[in-house]
Amino acid sequence: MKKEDTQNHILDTAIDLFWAKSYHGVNMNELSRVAGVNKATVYQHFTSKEELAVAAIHRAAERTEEFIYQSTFAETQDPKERLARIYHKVFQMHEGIFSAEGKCRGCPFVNIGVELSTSSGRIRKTVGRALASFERYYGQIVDAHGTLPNGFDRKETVSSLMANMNGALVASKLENRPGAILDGQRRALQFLAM
Amino acid sequence: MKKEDTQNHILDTAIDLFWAKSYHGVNMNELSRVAGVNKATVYQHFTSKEELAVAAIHRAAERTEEFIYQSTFAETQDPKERLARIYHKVFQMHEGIFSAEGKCRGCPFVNIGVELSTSSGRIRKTVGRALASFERYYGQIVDAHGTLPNGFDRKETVSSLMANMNGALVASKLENRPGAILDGQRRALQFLAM
Amino acid sequence: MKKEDTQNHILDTAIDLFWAKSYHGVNMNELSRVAGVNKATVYQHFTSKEELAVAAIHRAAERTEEFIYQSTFAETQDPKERLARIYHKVFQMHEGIFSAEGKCRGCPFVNIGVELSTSSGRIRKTVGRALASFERYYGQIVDAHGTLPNGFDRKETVSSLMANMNGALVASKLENRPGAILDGQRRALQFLAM
Amino acid sequence: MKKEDTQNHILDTAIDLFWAKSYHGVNMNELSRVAGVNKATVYQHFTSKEELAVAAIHRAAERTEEFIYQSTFAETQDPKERLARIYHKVFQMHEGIFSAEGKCRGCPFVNIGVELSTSSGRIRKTVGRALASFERYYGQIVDAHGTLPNGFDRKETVSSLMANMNGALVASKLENRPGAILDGQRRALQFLAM
DNA sequence: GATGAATGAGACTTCATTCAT
DNA sequence: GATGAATGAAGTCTCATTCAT
Repeated sequence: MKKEDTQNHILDTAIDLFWAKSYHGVNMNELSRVAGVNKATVYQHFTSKEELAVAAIHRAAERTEEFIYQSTFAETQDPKERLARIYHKVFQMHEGIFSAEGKCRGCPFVNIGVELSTSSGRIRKTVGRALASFERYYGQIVDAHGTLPNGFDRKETVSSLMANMNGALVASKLENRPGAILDGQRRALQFLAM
Repeated sequence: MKKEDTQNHILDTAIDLFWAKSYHGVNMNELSRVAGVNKATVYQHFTSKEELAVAAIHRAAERTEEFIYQSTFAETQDPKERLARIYHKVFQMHEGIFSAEGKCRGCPFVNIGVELSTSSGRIRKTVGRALASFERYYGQIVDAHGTLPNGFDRKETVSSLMANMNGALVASKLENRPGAILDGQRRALQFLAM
Repeated sequence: MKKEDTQNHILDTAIDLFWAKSYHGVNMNELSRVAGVNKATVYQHFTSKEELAVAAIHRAAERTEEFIYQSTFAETQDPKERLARIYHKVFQMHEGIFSAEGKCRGCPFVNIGVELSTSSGRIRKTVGRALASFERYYGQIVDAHGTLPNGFDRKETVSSLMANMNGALVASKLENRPGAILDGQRRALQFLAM
Repeated sequence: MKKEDTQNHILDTAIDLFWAKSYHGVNMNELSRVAGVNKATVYQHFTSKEELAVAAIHRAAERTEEFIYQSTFAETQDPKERLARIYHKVFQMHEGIFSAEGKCRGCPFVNIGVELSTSSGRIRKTVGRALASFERYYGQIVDAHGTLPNGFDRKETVSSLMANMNGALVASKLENRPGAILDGQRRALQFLAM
C-alpha cells in the first residue's frame, strides 16, 4: 500500500472509532487492529494518539464539508432549502447509524472537543477550526436569505446556526433519538425566518 | 465526620473535578487527594468510579435546580425575565470560572454525557434524567408566556429551549468564550417571541 | 451476648467460610457481615486474620474430634467398624454439602494448611497439630486390630491412615465427587487388613 | 527474544513461584520481576493471572509427565519397580528442595487446586485434567502387575494410587518432612501387592 | 464491649508508546 | 516502511487493619 493510502486508511478508522466510542473509549491496540496494521505502523505515521486525533479531525472536517455542505450547495440555491437539506442529510446519516447500532453518535467534532478540550488546548483549537470551517456555508445562507433575525448581526446569526446544530446533535446523542435533529431543523428555519 | 457529610464532600469534589477536567481526566487518586480522604474511603461510599459519577450527576442536578432555576423563579414571575435570568446566572458562573481558570468548562451534564454515553448507557440515562429535570422550568416559562413559537407545540418548544442552552454551553466551551452563553440567551428570547 | 459466645460465633463463621471459600477467598468484611458483628469487633477478639484462622483451626479440630471420632468410638468397639464409620460419617457430611452447594469442600485442615503453609509456618504447625490430634484414634484402631500391615510399624501405619484420609478428601475436592471418600474407605480397610 | 521463549520462560517462573509460595502468595509484580520481564509483557502473553495459572498447570503437567513418568518407564519394565521409582524420583526432588529451602512444597497440582478450586472452577478442572493425565501410567503399572488388590477394580486401583500419592505429598508438606513421600511409596507397593 | 468510619499498602490490569529486527 | 515484542507509568479497585466515639 502506498504511504498516503495507509495513512488515510488509519485516519478513516480513527474517525469512525473515535466517533463511535469516544477518544478514551478506543485504545491504540483496537485502533491498529481494526485498521489492519501494526501498532508500530500507526506510530510511524502519527507521533501520538493526540496527533492522530488532530489529523482525524482535519480529515473528518474535509469529508463533512464535502458530503454535507458542498453537496447540498450543489443541489439547490435557495437558502432555506439549503439549510433544511443540511439538517436532513445529517439526520439521514444519524438515522442510518441509529438503525444499525441502536445508538446515536452525536457530532464527531463536538464529541471529541467536549471530551478533550479541558485536557488538550490543541484538540480544542482543532475542533474549533473544524467547526469554523463550516461557518462560511451558514454565512452564505444568511447572506442569500437577505434579512437577519431581529437584533442579531451577521456573525451572531451564523454562530447561532452553528450552536443550534450542535445543540441538536447533542440532544440526539443524550436522548438517543435521531428525531432531535429534525427538531433542530425546524428551530433553525424558524430562527432564520424571525 | 458523619457518613453523609463525607459522602457529600466527596460528591462535591467529584462534581467539580469531573466538570473541570472531564471524567477520564480525573483519576481516583487525584479525586481522593483533593477530597482529602483516603482512596479506600471513596470506595467505601461509592462502589466504582462510574457509581460515583452517577451520584455526582444526581447531586449536581439538584444543586443546579436550586441555584439556577428555583432561585430565578423566586426572583421574578415574568417568563421572559425568568428565561433571561437563567441564562444570565449561567453566564455569570461561567464568566467567573473563565476569569479564574482561563477556561470555559461547558455544561457539566452534557460534558459527561457526551464523554461517556457510548460506553455507559447508565451514565447516558442519568444525564438524560438530570437534564429532563430542568424541563419543567422551561415548561412553566412557555406556559406563562402564553403563545408558542410558530409551528412548535409545547413539548418541542421546551426541548428546543434545552437544546439551545446546551448548544450555547457547548459553543462557550469549544470557543472558550463565555459570551457564547449570552448569544444563546438572545436566541432563546427571540425563539420564545416568534 | 456474652464475650465467649461472640467469640465462638465468630469462630464458627470463620470455620465455615474458610472451609467453603478458602482463606484468601474470604475477606474480613464478608466474615464480619456473615457473623453479624462489626468488623472492629472481630479485631477485638482476634488480633489478625491469621490469629483468627489459628483459633478457628483449633476449634474445628475440637469439633471434628467430637463429632467424627468420639461419636464413632462411642458407637462401636470393633476397630474395622470404627474405621469404616469414620469414613462414612465424613462421607455423609460431604455428600450433604455437595448436594446443597454442588461443591466438595475437601478437608478443612488440609485446605488451609496447603494454602498457607508456605507463607505462614504458624498455620502449618497449627494444622499439623490439629491433624495430629486425630492420630490417637487411628492408633487405638490399629492397636485393637492387633496386627500391623506387612512391613509397617505402628507409627507408620497410623500416619498412613491419616495420609489415606487426606488423599481421599483431596481427591473428592479436585474431582468434585464425594464418592472419592468411599474409595478411600475401602483403601483404608484393605490397608488395615494387609 | 522469540515469542514462545518468553512465554515459556514466564511459565517456568510461574510454575516455580506458584509451587513455592502458592497462588495468592505470588503477585504479578514479583512474578514479572523474577521472570525478568515487564509486568505488561506478562499480560501480553497471558490475559490474566488465572489464565497464566492455567497455562502454567498445563506446562507443569507436561514436564512432570516427561521427567517423572516417562523417564521412569524408560528405565524399567517391572511394574513394582516402576511404581517404586516414581515415588523415589518424587522423593528426591522434594528432598533436594527441602535441603535448599527448608520447606516441603507438596504437590504443585494439588496445592493450586486446593487453593483455588472453590473460587475458580476453571482451575479445578485444569488441575483435574493434569492429574488425570498421569493416570495412564498407573494404569499400565496395574495392568502389567496382573492382579488387582482385593475388591478393587482397575479404575479404583488407579485412582487409589493417585490418591495415595496426593496424600503422601500433602503429608510431606504439612509435616514438612520429605520422608512422608517414602511412607507413601511403601503404602503404594503394599497396596498393589494386596 | 461494640461500632461506624477511615486508612496505607498493595493487588490486578491497561494504557500509550518504543525498541530491535 | 513495516512489524512482533517489550515497556514504564498509571489506572481502578480491594485488602487487612485501626481510629474515635
